Amino acid sequence: MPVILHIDMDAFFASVEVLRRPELRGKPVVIGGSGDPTKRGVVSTASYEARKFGVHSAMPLRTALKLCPNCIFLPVDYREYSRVSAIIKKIFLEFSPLMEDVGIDEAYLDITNRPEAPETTASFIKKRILGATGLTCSIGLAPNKLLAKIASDMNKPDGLTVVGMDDVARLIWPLAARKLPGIGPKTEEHLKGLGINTIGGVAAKSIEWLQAEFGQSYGHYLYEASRGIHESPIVTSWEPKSISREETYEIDTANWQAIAKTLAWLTSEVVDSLKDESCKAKTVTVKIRFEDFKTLTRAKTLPEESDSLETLRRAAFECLGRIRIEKRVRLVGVRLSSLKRQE
DNA sequence: TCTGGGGTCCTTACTCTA
DNA sequence: TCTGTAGAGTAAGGACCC
Repeated sequence: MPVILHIDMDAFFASVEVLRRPELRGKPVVIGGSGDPTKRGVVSTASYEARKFGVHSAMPLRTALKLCPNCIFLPVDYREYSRVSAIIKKIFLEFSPLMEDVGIDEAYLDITNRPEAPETTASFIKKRILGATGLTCSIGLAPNKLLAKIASDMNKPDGLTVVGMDDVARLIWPLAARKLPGIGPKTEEHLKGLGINTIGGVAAKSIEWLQAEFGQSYGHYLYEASRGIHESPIVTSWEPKSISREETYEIDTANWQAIAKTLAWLTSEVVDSLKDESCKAKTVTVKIRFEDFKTLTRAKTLPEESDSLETLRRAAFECLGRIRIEKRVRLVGVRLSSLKRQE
């Protein structure tokens, strides 16, 4: 049986800010957007003190300000978080080469081949991270990635939770359906409409029923995942599949010149990233989100891959030309996909 | 009244070609 | 030659993740 850890840093962005500014310790801190809660943006991370006011990730900053006028709002500083993240990832690799990077503040680690007891390895990792960075993390220990992920969330912050296949009915089934990775707000509502509120409620259904309700592929996933069954391997290397940039206006605009200027700028940004990755792209997609949040995309696939700003910008403008701007626009985006790495 | 940005993957529809 | 279809590629939208 494999031994998998899911390691998740506690309130990562907020905790890194507290390290830099110790006077923030114990205070409600909210990281998001430009750091100005009167402007457009959402919460990336709220400290545990801020969460007591009901502030949570993905919430509009303006809502967070209403809930917690005394919260300290700070801008997102990806460079600093990436620097700390690199230190943490290096520590993981001291314990196993089988590390799957899943975002700036979490990773899976396959420690099946460690000589000591798995709980001991997990404790060592927590101590190493705390010693090297001053930060705490929560770890889930399980026979697969899915259960490890659910487990790491069960005793936050600074937790260590072990879940075996024998524990699924007792520990996992009582949890809200939403706690199962892959069940988001839409599926949660769909399930509630069917009278299903917990992971156990999903597990009580037959595979035929789930597939009829949610489709072949997703129904199959729900059937297995709700039983703690998951056989996806640790993926240690990753190639980008698409590169995108988008921008939301502070004030919605119907000015075509302004939209065109934004599109040209975003395209040059995204082509810079493409070149940084030594890639060429074959498909260009333009995204327009209107003031009512209705979102349209138009795509153009080129005869062959390109990294020429001129070529990709022309394709982007061709896509924009296929969108009728009849309402004010709040967001413009450009995505490059069908990428090919240069030799 | 609000609802970011950067990704992945899936479904469905359509078109072209063997 | 005609017709039907399988499959690939493309396009658009949506759900989900951090």
